Amino acid sequence: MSTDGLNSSSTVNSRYVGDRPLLKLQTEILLGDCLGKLDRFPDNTFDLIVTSPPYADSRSKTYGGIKPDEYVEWFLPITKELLRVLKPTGTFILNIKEKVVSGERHTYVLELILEMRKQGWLWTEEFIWHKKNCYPGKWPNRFRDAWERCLQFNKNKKFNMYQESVMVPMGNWAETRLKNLSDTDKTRDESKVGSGFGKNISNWLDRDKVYPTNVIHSSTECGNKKHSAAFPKSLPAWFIKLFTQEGDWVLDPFLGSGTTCQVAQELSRNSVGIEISAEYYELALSSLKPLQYKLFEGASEYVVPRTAGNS
Amino acid sequence: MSTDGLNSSSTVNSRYVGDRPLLKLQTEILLGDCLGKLDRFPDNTFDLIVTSPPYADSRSKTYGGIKPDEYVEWFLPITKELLRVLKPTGTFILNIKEKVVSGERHTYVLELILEMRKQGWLWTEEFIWHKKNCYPGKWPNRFRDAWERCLQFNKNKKFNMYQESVMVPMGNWAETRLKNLSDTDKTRDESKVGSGFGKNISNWLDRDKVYPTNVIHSSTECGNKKHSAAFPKSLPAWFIKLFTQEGDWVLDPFLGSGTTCQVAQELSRNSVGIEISAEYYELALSSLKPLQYKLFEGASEYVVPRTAGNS
DNA sequence: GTTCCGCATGAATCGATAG
DNA sequence: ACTATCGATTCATGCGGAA
Repeated sequence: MSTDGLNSSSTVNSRYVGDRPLLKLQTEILLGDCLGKLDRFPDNTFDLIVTSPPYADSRSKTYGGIKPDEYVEWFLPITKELLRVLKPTGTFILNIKEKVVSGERHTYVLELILEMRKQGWLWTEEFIWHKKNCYPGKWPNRFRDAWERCLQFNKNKKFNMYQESVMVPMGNWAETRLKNLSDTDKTRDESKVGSGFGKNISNWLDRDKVYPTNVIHSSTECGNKKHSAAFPKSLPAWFIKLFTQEGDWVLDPFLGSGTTCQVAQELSRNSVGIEISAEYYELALSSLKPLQYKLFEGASEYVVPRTAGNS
Repeated sequence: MSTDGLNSSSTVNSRYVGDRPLLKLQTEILLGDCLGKLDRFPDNTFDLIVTSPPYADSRSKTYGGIKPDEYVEWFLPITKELLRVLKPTGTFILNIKEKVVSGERHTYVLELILEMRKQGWLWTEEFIWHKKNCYPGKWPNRFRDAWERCLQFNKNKKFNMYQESVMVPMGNWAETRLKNLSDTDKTRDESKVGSGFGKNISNWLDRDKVYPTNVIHSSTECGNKKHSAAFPKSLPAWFIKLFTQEGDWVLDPFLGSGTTCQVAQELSRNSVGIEISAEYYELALSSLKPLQYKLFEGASEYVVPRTAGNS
């Protein structure tokens, strides 16, 4: 994969079954503008693009605070590049939400969908990310905003989807679902059934498979670190498992603190993350697991020290 | 189909406190096309319009199967009339969801929002109705659809909203408070489903309620859910309580089986429902409580018999 | 080593105040 | 008038320290 060396890092993880090498994985984090970094990638490179771009008027320090009225114009050149580098069987997941501007929901997301279809994207589906711990507050004309859109776009009607990977609750998956049962559910069950919420929980546990819907429950990870991730790991994890297999290539053009690449690495997917903010770039680097590091074209000193001390 | 006088019914419910009349409520169900029936209502009549219009290509018998590509064009004249009859402080709740057409989500809802704003509507908010009991099924490239949009439109930035009426128990309320109650207390509460919770728990409720978010669960309002996925009573009930007070006027221009009027009646709101299908019209009539019936322009025999046997 | 309580912290939004 | 900044509001979550 082409790199200019200076502002890129790569992690190669060689896995073995017995003593047979199974996968050679790569995690690449690039510092810079995603348009500038994307043009060196060939067409049809990635199996999944999953990203949470800066919302309008937020992250103003690092992204210059795109105004709502200019958001579509700003984003369309990027989606055009993403369309190019996505494989025909690949999927693009866009996590986004419209701002309230003078009492109204702004329409830039609606317009973006319409414009992206003109570029050739297919708007396959809209998942709802239900955020249980949304921002507090009270206003006379509005409730708290507890959901965001996860828009699914594709190049073709036929695309890769591995439903079994999220249907079969393995490991902490059942645990995650359990944990995300709403409290209103628990209270309702308690008051109506009278035997606590045991019945509801046992329904989840007894089932071998959990059939998901297009509503995803996940909490934003609360800030223990200096830079807390707005993107909880479970969200990209769900889409990565759903739309890729091990060894596939994942791209996040707005990497932020590195969540997508971190999850991709944990799930044995190759990944590329692009981040324009040096501060977030460093943070993303430090979140990678120190497995085995290899450099592409010199400049080792830029890469190796950053990965120490995190596991 | 729409004939004046013949196909309309009205219910007047006089409520008393002691022997003092408190509210004089009216439930009016009209058979006919909603455009034709709406033009006799004066401007600024209704406090709330809540409806679930026929989705594109569904209910083809009654609405001639509106094609997705023609949906916006079909709906815009109606929204223009709704804008006229809505009070300046009123709210329009539109429950709608886009169909999948050749593998893609159709864009008629997005286009509808943009066009309605050109008519003068403000797109204040988009509530998500999370349907936990959504249709079963499995497709190779799609999960079950478990949510619908409830779009909130207004005429002005200032509108009536009664947030306290839909407050919900606090998140950790079950763990911290209810835990210490005995099982007999809980089961005793179960029998008093009609008014929500039992007395002893309602004491706690008064102190520990919080405002809901813009994600509505079909379980928000516990009640008899005999009607399946179509339009559960809890959904219009939630919006009627949120945006109207007793004695206010509610309109559903696509009444269907009569849920909105039925709920409005139960919540002591005046209501008008319009339904073009004779079959659904009869169903809606029969769902009204047999309180006291009055006719507008004769033709009593069309109305009275239908309401017997339901309570 | 559990369980429990206190506390800081958010992809927010409104309304008022200031330039 | 129109934009920019600030204070007030509010609650689910996870952490650390305490019982």
